Amino acid sequence: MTARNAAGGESRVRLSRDRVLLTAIQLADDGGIERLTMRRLGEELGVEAMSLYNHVSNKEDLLHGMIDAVFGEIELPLHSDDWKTALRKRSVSVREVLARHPWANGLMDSGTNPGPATLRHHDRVLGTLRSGGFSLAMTAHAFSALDSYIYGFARQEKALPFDTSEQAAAIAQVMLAGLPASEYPYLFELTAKHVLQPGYSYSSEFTFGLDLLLDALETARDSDANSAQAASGG
Amino acid sequence: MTARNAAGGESRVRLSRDRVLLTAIQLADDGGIERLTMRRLGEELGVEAMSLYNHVSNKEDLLHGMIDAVFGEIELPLHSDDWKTALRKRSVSVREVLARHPWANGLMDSGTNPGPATLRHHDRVLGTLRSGGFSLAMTAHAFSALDSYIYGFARQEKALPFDTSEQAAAIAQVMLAGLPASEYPYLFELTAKHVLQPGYSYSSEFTFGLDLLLDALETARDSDANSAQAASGG
DNA sequence: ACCTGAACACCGTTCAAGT
DNA sequence: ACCTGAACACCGTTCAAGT
Repeated sequence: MTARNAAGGESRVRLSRDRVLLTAIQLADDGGIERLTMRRLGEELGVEAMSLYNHVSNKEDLLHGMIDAVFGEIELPLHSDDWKTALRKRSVSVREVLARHPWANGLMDSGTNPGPATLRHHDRVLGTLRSGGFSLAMTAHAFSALDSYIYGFARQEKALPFDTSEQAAAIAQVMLAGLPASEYPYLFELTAKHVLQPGYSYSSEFTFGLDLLLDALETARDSDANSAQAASGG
Repeated sequence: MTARNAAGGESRVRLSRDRVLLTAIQLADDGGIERLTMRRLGEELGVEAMSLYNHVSNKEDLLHGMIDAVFGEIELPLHSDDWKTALRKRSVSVREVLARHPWANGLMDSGTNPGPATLRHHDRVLGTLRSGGFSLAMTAHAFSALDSYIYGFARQEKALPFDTSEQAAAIAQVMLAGLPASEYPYLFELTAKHVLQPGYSYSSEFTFGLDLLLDALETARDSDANSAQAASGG
């Protein structure tokens, strides 16, 4: 039995930054980020909106805190795994976490001040690459390419109206009906002959691109190491 | 001499959906998306906010229109180029356009109704892959992987506090000072020994990942074609 | 130290009224 | 057909006042 609070329920539990953050995340998960207002969050916590400012300096601070909490949910790469499986697992975890908190992806452009969970996460990823034999420059390349792909995929998953494969089929049907086939022949073809086929699900595209990238990075690391060896060893 | 309107300037030019959209984009470019309000947009056009509703059904419609206009700025892949250079050029163009309109990237999750420019763009990309010898399944893979990477990179560019290399250096200095080196050793190492080095610029990471992906997709296409041939021929 | 009520300067959007 | 003024139901945030 948790201290979780039904909507409108009274609560004598003490307010705290953690409780504010967790409730805010839950609210955004359930109703979308646009439903998260200070007033509504206060209500959910059985408190006036103004009380929140005792635990959060403003709404921006609230959002930063939420983002960092979400980062904390991501599985860190394990030292016991080799770099590729370690990063593959954490990449899959990133995608799962972003699917659980779809609002988070569009909010991370705040940029400036990453929280401690965010920093720890990035540090571990970098460490995994370095220990895996990546040079500093190659680590920067790999980090950039991998994270771009992962966050971009999560973005894409939200942008495309597909969700489950059944839903995809339903929506694709509608889109097909609305699409002038002559004007967009390739969209028509892909939708009709591929997306609408039973068993198709956009989410399975994730691992294809991920493995493509991981394998390519491994190759790049090896040729990078070879050229460095050739240059120093003669 | 355009009909462009200085802030607060009177204008007797007729309002139109295009003029509303273009001014809105300019406003978002200059002041960020959060400065784009119906009232401010009206003011910029020398008109009351309520007049906008004659050309745009609501703010969501306004944002959809802006997004589609931004898509229209992206260079379409050329039929005269081979698939790889065609997609490389348009990928670079996507990134340039998103850098010009940073607010656009976070807004495309609206999903449901893509505009005509968006559809035409996607159709041409799919057509380029199909003409380049990609199977239907491989086209879906490539489209997903490539666009995930591109949009993700644009997102990353906004999320990281780096901009120009000089600015990167300045910010990295500050970050370094604030970072407990013992707690985040790999972040420390990368920042100090790589990002802070003269000539480093995050934006150059873009082409590394792009070419890595394009080459890997070409390889995947070839082995896909070979296995299909073997299955039917053998 | 924490919470509240009233208030301020904003939002998007409606609606009846003007031209 | 297009534009406006007043109004409504919201926002985030402040500040003095309560306990």
